[in-house]
Amino acid sequence: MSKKDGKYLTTGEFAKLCKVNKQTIFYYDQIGILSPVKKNEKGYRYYSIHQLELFFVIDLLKDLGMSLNDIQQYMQNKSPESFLSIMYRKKEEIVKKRQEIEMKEKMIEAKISLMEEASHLEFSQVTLQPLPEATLYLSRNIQNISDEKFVEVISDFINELQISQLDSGYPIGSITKREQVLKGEFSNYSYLYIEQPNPKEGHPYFRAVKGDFLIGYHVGSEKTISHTYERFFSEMERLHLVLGEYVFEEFIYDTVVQNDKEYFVTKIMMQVDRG
Amino acid sequence: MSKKDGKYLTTGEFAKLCKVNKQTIFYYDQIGILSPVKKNEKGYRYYSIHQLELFFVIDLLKDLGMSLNDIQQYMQNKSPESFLSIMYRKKEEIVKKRQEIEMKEKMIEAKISLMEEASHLEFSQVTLQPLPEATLYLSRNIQNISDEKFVEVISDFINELQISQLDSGYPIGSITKREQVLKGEFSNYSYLYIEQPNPKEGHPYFRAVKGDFLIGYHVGSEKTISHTYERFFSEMERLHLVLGEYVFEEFIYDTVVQNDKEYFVTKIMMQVDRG
DNA sequence: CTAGAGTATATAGTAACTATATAGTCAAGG
DNA sequence: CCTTGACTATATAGTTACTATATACTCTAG
Repeated sequence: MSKKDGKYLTTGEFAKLCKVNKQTIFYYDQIGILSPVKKNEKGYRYYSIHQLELFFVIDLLKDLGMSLNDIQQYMQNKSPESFLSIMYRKKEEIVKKRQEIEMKEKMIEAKISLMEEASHLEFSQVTLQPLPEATLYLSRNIQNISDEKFVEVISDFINELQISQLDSGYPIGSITKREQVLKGEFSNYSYLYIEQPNPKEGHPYFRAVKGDFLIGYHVGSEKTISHTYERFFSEMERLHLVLGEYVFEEFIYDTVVQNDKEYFVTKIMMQVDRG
Repeated sequence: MSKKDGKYLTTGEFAKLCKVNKQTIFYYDQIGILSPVKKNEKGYRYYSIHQLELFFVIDLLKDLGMSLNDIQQYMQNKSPESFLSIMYRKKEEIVKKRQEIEMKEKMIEAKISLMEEASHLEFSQVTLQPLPEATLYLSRNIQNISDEKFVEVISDFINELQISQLDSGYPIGSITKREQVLKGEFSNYSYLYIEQPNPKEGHPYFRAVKGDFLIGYHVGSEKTISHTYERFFSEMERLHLVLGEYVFEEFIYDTVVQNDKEYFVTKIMMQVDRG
């Protein structure tokens, strides 16, 4: 504090209250977005408490994605009207940002519960379980599709997930039809899907499933998945079951948590009927 | 798409779906956080759909303040366990971030309503109005305080605002006692305050005010505020009122919306009793 | 077989800090 | 009064995570 003149803060004090590096305060002075109210003959800077409020506003705008350049534009040309119009714009942006954060929070929760669940699984077992109804967001049909078309369909699917905020954090799964499974074409999928724990209204591409499933896990890359299907088939025979209409596959451990393909884990849910 | 080998995405396609610049994808390959599953003899990169999920996770982590360096550390050493522990950490962080966003949203709303209100005010008028009870968060006493002590008290006040999330977006105001006002010491404040529209439990320094107030506005810098006080005093006399215990001052237009001090506007709320 | 759209690498530039080096200032204690 | 240590200042270089530009190779469609 300068003795001769009232209630001012030095650069260090000001920076501390702003919770930023002192250099940042110099920098803001340099680029002209926040200059001290006073500068003494030795070049020492002095800030007022009201400038603290200005800093907090700058910080708010910066946080909402405004560049220092744009902030500087405003600072050169302050007015209550333009401030108000910026606030209205930022209000819209922050609402969007809050919604994104809320969605990401849900995504993280989903990942946590998936990983916790996975850590208690016995990957070598195949079990018969009834599955409750679930809502899935499906891609367009991708059976026997050309590579070019595949890219197009996948792009639309992924884009829709992002635009309509359908990425729940659950894995992207695939659906194969009985016919293809019986022919041994385990990777000739008919649809991709993502589960929607809290389905939104107004989306046409949903489909619910419910019924008895043989559930088991394939450890290793997709190329060796036929071995696991064989185990499913013997189990089906042993339990006198017949293959239902669809098989669902979901990655449990994939490239997100494993570098080595040979340790990837795929969950296989095979719809079955009692023969 | 490569023809010879299944369902892969080129760098361009992949970048588009990730909604980032193609260069960013190169960069991620270069620093080793996301390398294509395949690279052909010409050096062309091919990505799988599962790598899209990996990109979304990277983006999520980045969004939550994780540096690419830290992300790379994880990617070199992936495991379900470490992924889970990162998710638990990020879950805490995102909750905090959501709360911050929610507070900032409220701050913006407050600024908007303050500015809208201000734009309809007639700054030249002094009016008698009853004010409802309001909750204020007060600083420690700053009357007749030394400059060093002042900085200390203000620092504590500002820090508490930030730690306890008391910055409602309303202006920081000052309270002057009758005695000082009568002596003409208009800037010898006793407290600083910030209004709390939704007061939190467990904060000791709150104080409610309620009663009749003379309300008017001072246009210009603090140095000339005595002129405006004179107008208040004549108005008080005219209405047969006597000065109450406290006077409240709040900046309506300050350095946030005006560059020229001469156009700053201070709202003065003078507690009065019917003589 | 050529045009144009795509791929690659390499290098430089950007925003918003952040760190480092060098030097001047100031208040408190011996 | 002088020194010490904590502050202030400027100037410059480095950092992160891109982003743009330049140059060259490749692939597909007409």
